[in-house]
Amino acid sequence: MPEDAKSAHEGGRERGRGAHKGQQTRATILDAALALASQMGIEGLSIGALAEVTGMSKSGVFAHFGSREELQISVIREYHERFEEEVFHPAIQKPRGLPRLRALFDNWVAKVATEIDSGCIYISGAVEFDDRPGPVRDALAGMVLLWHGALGRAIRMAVDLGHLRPDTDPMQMLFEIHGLILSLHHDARFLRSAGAVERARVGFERVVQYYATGASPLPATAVAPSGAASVSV
Amino acid sequence: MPEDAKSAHEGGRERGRGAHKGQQTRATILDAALALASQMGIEGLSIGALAEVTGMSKSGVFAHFGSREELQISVIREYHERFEEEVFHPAIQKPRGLPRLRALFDNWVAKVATEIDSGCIYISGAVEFDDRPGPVRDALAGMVLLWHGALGRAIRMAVDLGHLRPDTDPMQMLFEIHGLILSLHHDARFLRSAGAVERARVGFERVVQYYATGASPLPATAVAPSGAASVSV
DNA sequence: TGCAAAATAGCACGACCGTTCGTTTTATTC
DNA sequence: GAATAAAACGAACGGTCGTGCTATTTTGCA
Repeated sequence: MPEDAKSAHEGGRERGRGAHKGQQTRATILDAALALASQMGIEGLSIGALAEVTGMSKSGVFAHFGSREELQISVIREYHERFEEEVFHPAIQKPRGLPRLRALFDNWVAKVATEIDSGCIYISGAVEFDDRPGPVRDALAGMVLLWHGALGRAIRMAVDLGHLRPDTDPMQMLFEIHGLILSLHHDARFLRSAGAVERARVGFERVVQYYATGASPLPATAVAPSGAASVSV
Repeated sequence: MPEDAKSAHEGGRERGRGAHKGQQTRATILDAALALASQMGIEGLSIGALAEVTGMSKSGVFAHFGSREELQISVIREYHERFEEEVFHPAIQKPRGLPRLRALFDNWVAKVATEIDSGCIYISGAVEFDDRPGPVRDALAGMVLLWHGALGRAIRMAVDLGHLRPDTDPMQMLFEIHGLILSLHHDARFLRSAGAVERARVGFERVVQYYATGASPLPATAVAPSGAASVSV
């Protein structure tokens, strides 16, 4: 996390504390690249289209990255940073356990819901590169695994704190939660069906309720600390 | 059966009827196209690559479909037929209710598991075309909706037969089950993590158990007819 | 203000793409 | 067999792509 100051940059000007305005236009390009990749996929990134959008020449854009592959990896890294900023960081300062896990999920849903018209690079990238080995896939998988690790830790904390049943399998719960997000992305973005966000939330509450109070082997002993009672269908 | 010339590919379907051998090579091309699309995505289909694989000229391949788009749609239709044959038909002759729903899911999982090295066109296509309107997207969405409809009907039957709680929201349950499949596809194919198939199965049992015995608002009244007891974590 | 260095433009190359068209080979029918 | 229709080929076109080059402009600093 060396993390030189990358701010939101909305307006495109005034950013990048260092000298050399190259960093500035690089950020502008990256911004456009993220938008383009969200719509057309990482593999759909084209330097020509990027040049047209940013109003520069192809070679001008090209020079900032040295290769298309490096551009793709840069886009992935940039997305990762924004993902951390929008989803992870706000949630990590909630109390450990279920509240934090819930915040992580809520922010995640919110991000995917926001991206209905732009697309989540983690999800589309996973499909694009599931059969395409190489540096891009490795970078993408690395970011996803990082995120999975964070979620796994949050779940494990909730177990340790007694918010979830002690026999909870964190990876299994993660598998199911991730499925809800993927289903949300599929229904909202591909099928354009309404109410997918609510379905994801309902599904999460159902999962949490199960792993908290435990429906099957044990009678309900542990108690959910926050209001996880009503499912509200 | 004429069939002397080729039979290069293992399953040489004689779907084209004896007449006019064009249908026969068309089927051969389509077979290769399905394999290619499974690996590279529907958008990654290229007539040139297809010509090389089948050992014909580009224009020869092209003539069978008239356009790349028509080729893509043909591939989707072919995949749909195989999906029906492998997943839907074997399951539909199981007894209505939970057994049939379970068979649908099991066959679905089996197909996706088989496709770990080739990829599910429904899933990859959904991501590729979620932002690309047109005939290809429409064809794809049509097939997916057909499949969703079949699953929804199976769930509703299970509710009507008392295998699932009467207040079950079929679309919500479908949303969750679909999420398990998507998570399976993601973990097995992109992350190459082992045990994803088992996680999907465990997740399904958990979902069924929930909607059968019901954990939340009502006390458990309905009884699951088949053994859905142990979750085995 | 001047100058080196960084940033960007312009141009061309080779590869691949889908598509068209005229020709040639192969299959079917009389 | 010949006559006819279907199928496959081969070359070419216009297009976009990523990527090397070499100029030219712009920027930051002494």
